[in-house]
Parts: sequence; C-alpha cells; structure tokens
Amino acid sequence: MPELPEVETVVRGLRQRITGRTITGVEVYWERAIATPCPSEFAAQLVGQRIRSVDRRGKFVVMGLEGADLLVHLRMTGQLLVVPASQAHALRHVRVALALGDLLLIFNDARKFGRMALVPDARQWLAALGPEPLDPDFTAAALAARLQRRRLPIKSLLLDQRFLAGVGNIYADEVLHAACIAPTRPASSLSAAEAEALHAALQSELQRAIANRGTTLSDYRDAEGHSGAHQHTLRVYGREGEPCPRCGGAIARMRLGGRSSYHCPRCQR
DNA sequence: AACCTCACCTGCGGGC
DNA sequence: TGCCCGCAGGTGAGGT
Repeated sequence: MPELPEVETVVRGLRQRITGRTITGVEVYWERAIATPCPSEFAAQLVGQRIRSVDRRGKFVVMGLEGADLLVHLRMTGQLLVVPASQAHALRHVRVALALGDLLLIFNDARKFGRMALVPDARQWLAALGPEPLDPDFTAAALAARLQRRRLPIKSLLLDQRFLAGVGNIYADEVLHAACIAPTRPASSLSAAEAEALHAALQSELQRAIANRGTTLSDYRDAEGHSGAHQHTLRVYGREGEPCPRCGGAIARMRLGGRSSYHCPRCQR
C-alpha cells in the first residue's frame, strides 16, 4: 500500500505528535510483526526510551531513539496511528501498541505483512536501498547513467528498491505516464531526453502526491487516521478502459513482473 | 542477470 | 444469502 508519499505523510504526522515522548509500555499482539529482536527483548529494550526523531528512508519509517533505531515497514495494509489511550479498542487489527504517556502509537495491519525492527543503527539496516528520488543529489544525469547499465523493463527497475527507494506500483505507473514512457521499455533504451523527463516526472508526481497527503485506495491512513486525496488525481492507475487524460486513448492494463500495470499505449512510447 | 511462481495474510467485490 | 474466485499499495525466497 504505502509508497513514498504515503510514508512521508505518516512520518510528518508522527514527527509532530510523538517526537520527544518516552515509551512507557509495549504490547505485542502479533509476534511475527517483530522482525528483530525477539518480541520480549523488543519490548524490554523499548520501554523507557525517548523518541528523538521520526524520519523516512524509502518506504521505511525510522524512529531515532536514544541508543537504537525503531524501523517500521507498512507493506500493503500497515498503519501507524496515534490515538488517545482510551480510543484504541475501536481498531480491528492491532499488532503492536506502544504507550507514550496518555497517547498510544498503534501498529495496525489487516494483512500482517508489515514489520517492526529495533536495531542498533538504521543506516546499516537500510544501506542496500537506492537513492531517494527527492534528494537534491539525485540528479537527472545520475539517473541516466544508471539506466544505461540495465536492460530490465523500466517499470520493473523503478520498483526495485535497490535501484531507487520509495516508488511502488501506483507511482511507477503514474510517473511513466507523466514522462510518456512505456513501462516495458528496456531501461537502457531510454534516451537522455527521456531520462530527463523521467527524472522530472519522479519529482513532480511524488511531490504532488505528498501535497495531496497520499493515495487512499482502501487501507491507507495517515497518523491521525485520515485518508489521502491523491486517488482523485491518478491518471492511469486503476483506470483500464478509461480515456487517457492527455491524448484520449484507452488506458490498457497488463501484467508486468507479476503486478498489474496501467499505461496509455497511444502516448507512452 | 532476468524472469517466473509462490509465500506471507486478510478482506472485499463480482458472478452465480 | 452464501460460496468461490480473483484481486490488492510489498518484498523475499527459490526455481529455471
């Protein structure tokens, strides 16, 4: 579910609500939600720690504690919700709850794919991730150089978190549409101008989605439990058979790398 | 390296 | 109403 814009929206909400708070209790209701260490260690090590920072790296939420980092990956249906302690009973899929004084930070996750990890240093844990698409150091020239070395379909490459961190199935389709590039094109076949267009589309599409507080198709909610609004402005994702907003051609759906893929065969080349 | 399928899970909507 | 099927924003493992 959540891709870069959704995780960024969650992180901004968390940062405002829980930075500086101390973890006063931990309840693990679904043990496999804790990737590392074992659930009892996880709880024991967290209690008493202060949350110093909340950041995003790719699709990971990274909470900086005093001697460790708490990582969360929401996968398909995970949510990180800040609720008053009295209100948690209304949630149906609570896997982990962190008490923060009179607030609860709830890890809610219907499909149980999401994971939390308590690690000594998040940087090591995340070292294999590719560059951040919104980082100023991520330039069009750098992208073009790395595209040249790969023959994978460009969409599959955009979904590879080691190549680029944070893009998922929705935004890969939207970005390629914005850049007028067919998802099946081998990455190395992109011209310099196309690489430039792809770079620009990554910036603008991801920024627009963040401004709209993310895409809610079903499960995504921000830290306050609010839906995003970007689903109303998607141009191709989920729109099979509808007219392309740019050229009027019919949006097509295909399978690519095992995922549903939407594009306009008329104006994406 | 590239490509495939399966596994991990639950819930929802469509067709009958 | 109920059952079965296919589908879902992600990723990692294992095979060819």
